[in-house]
Amino acid sequence: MYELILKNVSRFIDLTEEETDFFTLLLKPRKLRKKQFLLQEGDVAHYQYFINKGCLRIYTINEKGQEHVIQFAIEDWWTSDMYSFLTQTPAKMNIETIEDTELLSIDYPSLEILYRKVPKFERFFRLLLQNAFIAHQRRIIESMSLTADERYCKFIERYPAMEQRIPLKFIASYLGITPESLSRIRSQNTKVK
Amino acid sequence: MYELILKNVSRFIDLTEEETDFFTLLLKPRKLRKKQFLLQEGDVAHYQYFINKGCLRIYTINEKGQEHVIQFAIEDWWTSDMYSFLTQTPAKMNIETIEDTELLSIDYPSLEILYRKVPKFERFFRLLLQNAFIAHQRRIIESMSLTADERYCKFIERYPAMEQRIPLKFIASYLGITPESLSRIRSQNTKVK
DNA sequence: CGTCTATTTGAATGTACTCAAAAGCGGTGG
DNA sequence: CCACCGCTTTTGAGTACATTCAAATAGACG
Repeated sequence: MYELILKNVSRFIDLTEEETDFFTLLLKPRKLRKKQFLLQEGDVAHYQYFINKGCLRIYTINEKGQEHVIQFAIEDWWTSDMYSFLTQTPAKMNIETIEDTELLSIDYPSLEILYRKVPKFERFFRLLLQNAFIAHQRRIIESMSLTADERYCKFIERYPAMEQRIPLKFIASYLGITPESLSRIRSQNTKVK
Repeated sequence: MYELILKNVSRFIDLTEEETDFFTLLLKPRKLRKKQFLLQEGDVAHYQYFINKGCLRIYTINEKGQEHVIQFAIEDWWTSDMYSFLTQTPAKMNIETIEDTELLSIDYPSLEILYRKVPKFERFFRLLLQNAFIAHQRRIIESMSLTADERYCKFIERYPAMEQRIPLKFIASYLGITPESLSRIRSQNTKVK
């Protein structure tokens, strides 16, 4: 159960056996079926989630009622409404499963305890925030400088594992285009090959 | 010289007189004329900058040679290539003055010293990163759900002090449109009133 | 005053959108 | 296991918005 998350953490920090045990004891497993909510707009994000298995999307709904996918998350990814979690204020994001999903979660107070006991984790979670920041910055630049077609190609190149599993309408939402446009882009691209 | 920055810091953390002195001693003032670079792509961002006076833009240049303004910064703002600074790796951003500018800067080693001596500053700079993260997230959502016209209106509503001082071509770049389009949007809007 | 850059305006083009309808697919109940 | 229903994806036609390229005007700076 902890194999994947420990491998994930070890990419950034090294843990002793004792630290590993302390960490895993703070984690709570959770299972969700397809199309269930992990977080809904207005709730405070109490947890950071690590995905052992499955697939989710994080999205907001704007004043016009449109959904916008901010991010997908699959195995070996962390997710949460970062802002809501860090500030412990009501979320503007919704997190919903796309497949049956198995998670490990750590709540805010447990994370504080973890930081005090194993300060290396401060570094680890700061790096998560940094990476999220960079990903956002890259997305801003790409949304301005690339066409929808180019954005789609980059997406499947960057996240090949996702393309198969995520309904096209969600990918379209992530790319900032309509499902119809994505459909046309895809048929154009297969013709060319 | 330190009035503005201390007021800025005090919005998030309270400092004793001693801590204030320690902090200000680490700051180096710097003056730049219009159209000078504070940071260029490829250099490592050694500093966080606080702007006492003036105006700057942070931008990237993509493979196609297009400039994209990521952010503007004026008095009472902090700026840097956040990623380059945090990871101490070469920057992808350029930072260039739009007006004659007066800054206070703190370098990476000094910040480490500051963290050790006055740990409250860890909180302060984490909040800076958080706010930058949020600003980016909001921009992604708005770039997907708003028209160019709406984005421009939000911009002048959110940063009224900037509109007067920043050449339109830079604002267009920030909004992700061409200068011609922005010109048309503006003439449309004044007609309506 | 002249030069260089920024901004505006015009015309033609292109990309993605909306609305509508058909086709495809998956899950559920008989 | 199959038939049906609802949702997703595709396709089509017409439209809107922003772009490109070109040229004119306005403004800033030495």
